[in-house]
Amino acid sequence: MTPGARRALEAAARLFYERGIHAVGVDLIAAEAGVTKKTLYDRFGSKEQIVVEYLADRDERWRAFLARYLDDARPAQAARVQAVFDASRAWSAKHGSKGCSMVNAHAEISDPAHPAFPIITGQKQWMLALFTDLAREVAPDGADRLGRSLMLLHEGALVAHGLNVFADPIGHAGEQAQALLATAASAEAR
Amino acid sequence: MTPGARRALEAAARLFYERGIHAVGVDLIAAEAGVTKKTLYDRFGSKEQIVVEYLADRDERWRAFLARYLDDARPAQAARVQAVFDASRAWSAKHGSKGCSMVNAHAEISDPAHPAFPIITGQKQWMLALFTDLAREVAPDGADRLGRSLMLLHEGALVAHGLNVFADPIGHAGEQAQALLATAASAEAR
DNA sequence: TAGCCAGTATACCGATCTGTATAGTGAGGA
DNA sequence: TCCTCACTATACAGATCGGTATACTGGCTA
Repeated sequence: MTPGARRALEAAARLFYERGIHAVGVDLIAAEAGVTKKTLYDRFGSKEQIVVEYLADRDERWRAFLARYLDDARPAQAARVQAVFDASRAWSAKHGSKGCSMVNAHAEISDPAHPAFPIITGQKQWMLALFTDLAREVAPDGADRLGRSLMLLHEGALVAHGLNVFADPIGHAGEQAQALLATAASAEAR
Repeated sequence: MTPGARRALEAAARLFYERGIHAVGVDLIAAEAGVTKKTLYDRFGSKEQIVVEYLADRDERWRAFLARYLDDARPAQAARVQAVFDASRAWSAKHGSKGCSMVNAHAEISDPAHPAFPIITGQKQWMLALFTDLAREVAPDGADRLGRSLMLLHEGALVAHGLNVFADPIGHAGEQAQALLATAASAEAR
C-alpha cells in the first residue's frame, strides 16, 4: 500500500468511526489525508471499496491486538476469557468509545449483498467461535451454551460502553463472565 | 398529528430503520408516504425533527408494548424479567431484525448536542433502571450489579439478533437471565 | 358565503454527493 | 536518458442532498 493510500485509509477509518459512513464524503477523506480524490480513486476505485478495506483492516488489527492478550494469559482458559474483556477495554480506550465499528457499520449497510457484509458477520462468527472454544475446556458439555452467554455479555458490554449507560461495563462483563465460568465448571464437576 | 404527517412519520420510521438515517432523503420519505415535501416541512420543519420524532415515537411505543408484557407477568419479579425478553423477541419479530433502533441511530449521530441524543441515552438509562428495579426484590443487596448484568445480556441479545450471530439469542439471554436471578436469590438467602 | 387548513403539484435554490477528466510534477530504476 | 509510478491541481459531470417558493384544490367550520 502506497503512503498516500495508507494515509487515506487511516483518515477514512477515523472519520467513518467517529461520524458514520454515510456522513463522510470522499472529499473530506481526501482533505483529511492530504491527498487528492484522484489518488483515492486510483488506489481504491470506489468509496465502497474504502469502506470494505476499513472494516477488513479493523478486523485484522483487532484479532492481532487480541492475540497478544490471549497469549499472555495462557494457559488457564478462565484467564484467557478474562483476557478478551481486558483487550476490549484497552482497545476501546485507544480507539474511542463509540462502540463496535462492525455493529455501527451494520446499522448503515442494509444490503446483504454489500461486499462489507461478510466481513461484519464473519467477525461476529469468529468471536462466537472463540468464546465457544475457550468455554470447551472449562465445560465441555455446555460449551455451546456457555460460549453464547459469554458472547452476549461481551456484545452487551460494547454497546453499554458506547452509549455510556453505566461506568466500566466491560469490566463488569468480565467479572460476570468469570462467575459464569465458575458456575459452569462446578456444574460439570458434579 | 394530521393524516399526512402520520403517514410521513410511519414511512420515515420504516426507511430509517431499514436503510439508516443518513441514507434516506426527504424526497424518498415524501414519495413513500404519498405526500409532498411541502407537507413534510409544514409539519416537521426539518429532517432533524423527523429523526427526533421517529426515535421518540419508537421509545414511547416500546414502553407501551413492554408495559403489557410486564403487567401480564405480575407479580413474580422473575417472571417480569422474563417478560422483558419475551417482549423484545415479539417486538423484533414484528418490527424487523436489524437490532436496536436506538443503537443504530447512535451509530449515525456523532454530535452529543444533537436533539436526538438524550432520547437515545434516556432509553438505555430507563432500561437499566427497569432491570435494576426488577432485580431489587429478588436480591436487594446486589440489585445494582444484577440489574447491570441483565442489561448487558439484553443489549447483547439485541445485537446478536440483528447480526444473526446464532439462532434465538433473545431466548438464550432470557434463560441466562433466569439462571442469574436464581443464583443471586440463593446467594442473598445465605 | 367566507376563511382557514391540510394537502397537492411543480419548480427551483445552493450545496454536496460519487466519480471522471485533463494536465503536470518529482523521484527512482533500467 | 527514458519510462514508470505516486502524486498534485483543477475542473467538471450528473445526481441527490436539505430546504423554499408559488399556485392551486377540497373540505370543514364560523
